[in-house]
Amino acid sequence: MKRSGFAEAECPVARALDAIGDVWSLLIVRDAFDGLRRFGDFQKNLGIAKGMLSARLRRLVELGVLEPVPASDGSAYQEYALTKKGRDLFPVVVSLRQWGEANLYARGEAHSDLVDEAGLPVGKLVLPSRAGRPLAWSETRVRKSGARKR
Amino acid sequence: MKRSGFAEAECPVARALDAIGDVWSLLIVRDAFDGLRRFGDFQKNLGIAKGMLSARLRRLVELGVLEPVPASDGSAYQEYALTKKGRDLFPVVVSLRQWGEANLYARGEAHSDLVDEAGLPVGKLVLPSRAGRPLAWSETRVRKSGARKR
DNA sequence: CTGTCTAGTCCTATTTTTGAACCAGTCTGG
DNA sequence: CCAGACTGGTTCAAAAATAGGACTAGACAG
Repeated sequence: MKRSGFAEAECPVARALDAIGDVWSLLIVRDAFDGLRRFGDFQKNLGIAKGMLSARLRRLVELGVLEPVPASDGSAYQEYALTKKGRDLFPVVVSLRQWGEANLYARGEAHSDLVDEAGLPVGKLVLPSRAGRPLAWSETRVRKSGARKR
Repeated sequence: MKRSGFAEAECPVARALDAIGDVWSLLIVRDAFDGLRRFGDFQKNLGIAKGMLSARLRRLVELGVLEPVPASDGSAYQEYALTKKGRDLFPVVVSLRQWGEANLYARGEAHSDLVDEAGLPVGKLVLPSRAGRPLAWSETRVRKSGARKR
């Protein structure tokens, strides 16, 4: 009866982690944002065991994060493309990136950078209030289970 | 030689995941944002095995995400408080929350909500350009390893 | 003091992940 | 059009991580 997890949790953080909260899944998604689409590319780039990759891709497809599409180069092979749900993970990957940049590198140590089309580094993620004012952690709280909608 | 991971990766996403990219660590951090501070509270709330929790807390303290502090109620026990580095994970937790909310619940299904001090739901995380304009995924790219910053 | 609570450690059984070998279709060069 | 290489997997054994329960030392309350 596989009682692994948090798939039914009321907390969206727990549910999200249950779905994609493992290193390989998130690295696959990161690579997908970088334009990788094929089994072999993911495997080569990540150095992941093929069985793991196979299982993870299957899971991500089941979840609707990736979808299998015919190869863009006309060959008979298949590619994996991000769906809307997958593209929605962009802030997750960016937040990890920004935390890593800010907290895990020695001064001057080399790391890749996220830049805009002009090549300028992007700013930090901002959490706006309904009114558009940036909110700090201490100005927020979690309200338990409101289902008032409908 | 513990070749576990990505601790030396050039990509900040990989490094971040190596540090805190597992379900328990992130749930502990989420609970810490919710105000939990004691071993027993985490253990009760998460249902995590005590050995696991012990190991995870030790790791998070080593990493500088949490720090042990004397109990706030004057007892001889110890508490775990978020450091600056830990509070910096706020966008990571929020991005997971928002993705989960938007993609993992059926219409009308109950879930907790992140609200501001007035009780209003917060907006979505925004990635601004240097100039302050919100950027979509497709308007960004990753530039490999720039260390030019002295 | 005694019993209970907190915050762990330690051990075993189970599950997950790794890594290597294997295999069936696809493509490519000659 | 055939041989060999490449792609995208599957399978299996061994190694590593995790779960869960028993146990314990110090704190605290009565």
